[in-house]
Amino acid sequence: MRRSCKQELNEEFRKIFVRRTKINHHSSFIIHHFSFLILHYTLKEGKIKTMAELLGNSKRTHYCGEFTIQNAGERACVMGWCQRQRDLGSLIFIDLRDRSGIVQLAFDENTEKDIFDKAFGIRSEYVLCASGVVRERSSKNPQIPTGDIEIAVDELKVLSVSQTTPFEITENSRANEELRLKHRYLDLRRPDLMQNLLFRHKVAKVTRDYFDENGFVEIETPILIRSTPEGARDYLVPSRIRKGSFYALPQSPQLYKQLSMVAGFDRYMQIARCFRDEDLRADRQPEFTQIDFEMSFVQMEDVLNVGEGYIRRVFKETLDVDVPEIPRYTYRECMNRYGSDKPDMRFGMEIVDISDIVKGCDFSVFTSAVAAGGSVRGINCKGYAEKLTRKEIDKLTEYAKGCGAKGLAWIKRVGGNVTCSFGKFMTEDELNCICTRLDCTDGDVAFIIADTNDNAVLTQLGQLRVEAANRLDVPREGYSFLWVVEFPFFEKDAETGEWMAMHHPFTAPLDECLPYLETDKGSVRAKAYDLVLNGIELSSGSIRITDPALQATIFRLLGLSDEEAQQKFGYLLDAFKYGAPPHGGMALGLDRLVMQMLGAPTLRDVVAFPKVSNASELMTDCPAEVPAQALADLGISIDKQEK
RNA sequence: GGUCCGGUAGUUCAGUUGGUUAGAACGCCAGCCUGUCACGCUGGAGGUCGUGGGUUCGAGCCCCAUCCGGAUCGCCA
Repeated sequence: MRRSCKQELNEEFRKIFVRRTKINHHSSFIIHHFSFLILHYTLKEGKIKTMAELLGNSKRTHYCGEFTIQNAGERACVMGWCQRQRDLGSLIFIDLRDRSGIVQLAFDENTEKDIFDKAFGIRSEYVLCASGVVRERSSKNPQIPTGDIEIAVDELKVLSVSQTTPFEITENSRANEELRLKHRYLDLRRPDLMQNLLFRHKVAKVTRDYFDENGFVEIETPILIRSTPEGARDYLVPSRIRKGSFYALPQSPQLYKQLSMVAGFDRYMQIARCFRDEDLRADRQPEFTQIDFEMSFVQMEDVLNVGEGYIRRVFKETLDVDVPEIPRYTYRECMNRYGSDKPDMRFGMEIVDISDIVKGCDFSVFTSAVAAGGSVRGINCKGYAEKLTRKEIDKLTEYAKGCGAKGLAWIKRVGGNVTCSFGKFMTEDELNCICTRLDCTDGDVAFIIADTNDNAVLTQLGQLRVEAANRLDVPREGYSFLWVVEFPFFEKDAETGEWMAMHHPFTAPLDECLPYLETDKGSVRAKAYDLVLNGIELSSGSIRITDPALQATIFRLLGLSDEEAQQKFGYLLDAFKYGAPPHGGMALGLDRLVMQMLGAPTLRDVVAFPKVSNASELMTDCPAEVPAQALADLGISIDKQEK
């Protein structure tokens, strides 16, 4: 160890290990760690210096990333983490990082010897307090915002030391995500993740500003609520005082916000934490945040305007992006054209119906589908014939089958040749008609799916459309919003065949559909609307039922007896007996919104402390077992036979 | 619950048909170095090859089981 390794070592230490003393590796290793431990101990135990003493009178004057050439000549005091120390011999540079960015600290052996010796011992992620004069650099670095200046340090304090981190704290880290999640506090130091979370804060701030300016009141609804086993699985919390009873964590503040309307708050909003005990996905966490709002004395139009105004505002203020007027599509149109109720409209490949062309052809797969009331439809991958080799087509066929398709027919036109998986069953005329309808010309590949169930054809093609776009790397730029309106009110459960509420049972049917409630459930549409961004459902909402008689009818049609309805939602039904204003609202997924705005591949990149796919949190290793006494207090026993 | 992919040094990875002492880069430690900024040069330390079992004269490699992580389907009104 040629120079004193750690700045906090006392003079005895420094006399022994003066600069350029030759000692072997083993003892240098011990000394390094010994000095590390001393420093660690003194900092931790406060035996020698308390944090207040360490900081002393030092007051931060700037964040690291704030400096420009304008600051040259000023005195500055910065605090942060050592990103990297570069030792050039008698010149040392340290990149100091805080949440705002990086500034270079400069140390010169010939001007500040003591400070220089301290700088020598600085390692990555040490926490420093550095003061000095800001000066213009002799060789500038255009790659970083503060690259024109550096701080000539004349006072340096080590506030905290750091062991070598398990992974390097750098942008675009390629370290294993599991490792990073175990040390999430280090992962969050990385500028990309740090910036994501700072951006998220900004979105939340703009959100509160917008709703406040529009007369909304933020109301906190309870986290411990009554379980309403509709839709997703509830997280349950046992009650100690009433053993055997459980609270649930809210899947959304739905009923409370409606009751706030009955209470007369007129306009409610909340950035609300919600919980669903379902399996995770890249865009699904068990706890997530919704921008939830509800308005009284309004129609659908009013709610959409507030929602659209919010989107415009937040995109303008945080990304400086102008969102044009958001188009509206009915659910039916989305399904017919894109096979999805959340279509990604940044690319074409729309679904085209060819049932009428093929209903009389010789291909029984097509004719039987049409004859049974189904359909034959296709999409055209325009210009991708080169990329869609036979192998790729086979892969897409496998994918389609995975989606439930019975098969995947295709037509490929390249170099004047037409190859077609079902060509031998078609007359030339029929094939030409199909190609014309699908706009399938040279260089294209069209895919066709037939089924006796029209809806199945649409959803399968919808999924195939997205998969093909992913595989072909179809360019998808910008932010493409749409409102989806006129959702079906009822939806048939695939397993039981019973009618269920597609949105939720408090959603009002369209006025013109009221006459058909009893007679034609399938045709009833709802005052429900979704906001879709780039193929992701960003938000969902509806105008609610406030007429107790209509609500009772809906419950009955959903197979809910008066007793059941009273038991589950009695408090809401009671409330509506005392004067409920017409109201409606919606909820936007804040996590998904931020994820889309940043183009992040996963929700984990915009959530500070996320959970992984088995719903555990790796840093704290939760969920975890609890002491037996805690269970006993709750009157809970665990079935040990679990796998 | 199903399917697929992955687990080798602190990190990211390579590792031939199963064959001597398991390699590289970055990081770490140390030496040299006055303008670096992914500093450079030199040297060094560092491995229960996820875990358990099996096959074999011999396993990082083959087989079985299991754990962990990721993606996806079911699920998510």
